[in-house]
Amino acid sequence: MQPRTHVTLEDVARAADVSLATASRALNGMRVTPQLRDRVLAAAEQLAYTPNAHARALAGASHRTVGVICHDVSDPYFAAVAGGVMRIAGDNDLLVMLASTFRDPEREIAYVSMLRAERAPAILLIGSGFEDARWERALDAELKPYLDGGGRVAVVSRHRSLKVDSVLPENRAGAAAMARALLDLGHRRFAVLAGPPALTTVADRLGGFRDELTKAGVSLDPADIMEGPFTRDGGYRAMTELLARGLTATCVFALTDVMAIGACAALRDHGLSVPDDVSVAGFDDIPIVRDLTPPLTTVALPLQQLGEKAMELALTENTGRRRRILRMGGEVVVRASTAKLN
Amino acid sequence: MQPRTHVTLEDVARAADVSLATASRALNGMRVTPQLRDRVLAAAEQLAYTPNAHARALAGASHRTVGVICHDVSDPYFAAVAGGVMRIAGDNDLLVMLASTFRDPEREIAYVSMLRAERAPAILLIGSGFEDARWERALDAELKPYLDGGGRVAVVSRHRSLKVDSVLPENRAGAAAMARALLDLGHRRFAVLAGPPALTTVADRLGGFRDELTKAGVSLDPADIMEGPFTRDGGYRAMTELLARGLTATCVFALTDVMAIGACAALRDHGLSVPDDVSVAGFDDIPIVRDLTPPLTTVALPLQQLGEKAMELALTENTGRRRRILRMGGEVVVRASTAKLN
DNA sequence: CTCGGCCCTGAATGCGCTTTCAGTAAGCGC
DNA sequence: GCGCTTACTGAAAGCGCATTCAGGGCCGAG
Repeated sequence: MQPRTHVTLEDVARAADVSLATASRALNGMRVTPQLRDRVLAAAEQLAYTPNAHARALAGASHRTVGVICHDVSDPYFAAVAGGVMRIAGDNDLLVMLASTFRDPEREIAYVSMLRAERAPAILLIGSGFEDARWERALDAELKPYLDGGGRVAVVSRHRSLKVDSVLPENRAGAAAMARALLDLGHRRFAVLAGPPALTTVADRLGGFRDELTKAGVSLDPADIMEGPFTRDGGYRAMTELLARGLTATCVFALTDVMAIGACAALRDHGLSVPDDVSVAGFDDIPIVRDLTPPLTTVALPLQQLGEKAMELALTENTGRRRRILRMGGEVVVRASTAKLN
Repeated sequence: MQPRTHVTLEDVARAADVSLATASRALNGMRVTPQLRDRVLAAAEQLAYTPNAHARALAGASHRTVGVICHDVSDPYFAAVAGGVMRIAGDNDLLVMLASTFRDPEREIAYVSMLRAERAPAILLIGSGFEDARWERALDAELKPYLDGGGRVAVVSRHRSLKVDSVLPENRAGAAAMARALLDLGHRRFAVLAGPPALTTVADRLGGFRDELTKAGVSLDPADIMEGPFTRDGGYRAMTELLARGLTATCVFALTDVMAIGACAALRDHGLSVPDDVSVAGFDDIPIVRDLTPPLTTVALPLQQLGEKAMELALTENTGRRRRILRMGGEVVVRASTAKLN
């Protein structure tokens, strides 16, 4: 009952009356006389022995705890991706150290450093990066020695200058497809709820959307593009602002579903109906949007798979000389939040 | 560039031309001649040195990685609670090892064991327990030596026979309050979407609801109680089954919001309107239900706070001799998914 | 019956770090 | 200028485990 005193392998060995080495071997399933093995196992069981993972890692056994860094676990997007990560981790008997940065670059770098200290065999970075390129460089500086030391890094939905394996959503193609779908519905006047333009996710989605519009001879007035944080409230406020300015668009494209949800709420609070008055479309296809009224038209991303694939990338050796890049998703799912323009 | 080779403290010491002990002290902010300290710090910086957390933990320095076990991070309920946990963890420079059990008892116990092996100073268990009491005992057996070894355990929404600090939602009182609210609306015939009755969460919510109904002279027909997993699809299927049997209730109480969402979808697919044809109420107040159409009437739980408080409990010494128990939430929030019965 | 060979066991080493413990140089008063 | 305290520094021990290296028992073969 004395605090911080743990049963050690030596205790087990003594209880089983064998040497430390034998006890270690018995517990690790190496060849040992069955009778001795049983004695050791019984002693371990009886003493409620748990090997010290630190000692084990220090002594050279590989460490089974990987690191995952995301912006915010409570965001449905990250929660879904994290779900996939967890599934693969669980299947491989891995523990996951999950860190939420809350979009604080400093914190993200600190977490990488901690994960490096933990000698995590792999680190996953989930989500778009920082608005400031200096932070990206600082992150690179932290990642570099980790990679050089044999660490594995994989990212989801995030461009990196370093050679790391990536799982990337089809942001540009998906947004373009959405543009076509909305044009097909007859819309010609659009508003976009965007995020910080420095994020590649924003640049790609916005770019893909705008370019496709341009191809069709439709232009996107900069005044119809509202920036805001990638949150429900960010969407709500951006939409409200757009409304205050006098909305001329017949269709609003939010760069993330979460923003779209906020936008719908703002429209509703403004007495407008979706899709009768305004069509709304999102991006990501987080699980809940199916159950909204009306269900949200969006660009589908296989969120759970994004996490699964990233974990798999991080777990398998990259034998090639180039970074592996998986592009996924991007199909438009038309639901009831968008209507034909009559 | 040789794999798995890390810069060690010894390398730093050599580079700074000081002893290992001095290097350690300089890095840990103990009193060292400024000049030496600078040399050490510079060398560390230059070599991109990261202390080995394992060696450090082994050598006695306290370890700053706590464990959190939940059923599924991608469930909005857990995601929200985890968000609170992460916030407090971040504020305390703690790394969180998050494990998803996917409701597999064996896996949960394995995770506790791994966390024990990691010598995590604290373990948080989030979510209702197992249906089978034998698993609960097995978990106790795993937890016991951890507690004896000085480990701290806190649970959220989960009764335990062991003396551990707890954050408990006001399940019984909340459900009772919901019953009153629904009775006040004029409803007399109810259906309940429940989960496995062995879970205390289910027993408390169902019990509180039923008892309050009984007080008002209203009885709950067992045939109107449908069990199902605590998931969206569980709610959908349970509701569908109820509908297939011929629904007589005017109001459906789902024991979790996630189930309520499924129920609403089933009703809609069945051509029924909420709340015009059937009122629906939930429990938990996960963030999204505010944005549903109609917004869901539910029993509010301060989900993020649940996580925050649990983390705080786990981080502070329990000086008293009794386990600390925090009861939170339980207020009914009436929204548009429930209507007055005319 | 004896010797070589094999397999299993136990003693000892080292992983990287923190932390005594002892030692040395500097600083002070007389 | 001498002896003593004070303040750092450096050597070394040890955290708990995996693992290497010898040593010893047992077997079969000669």
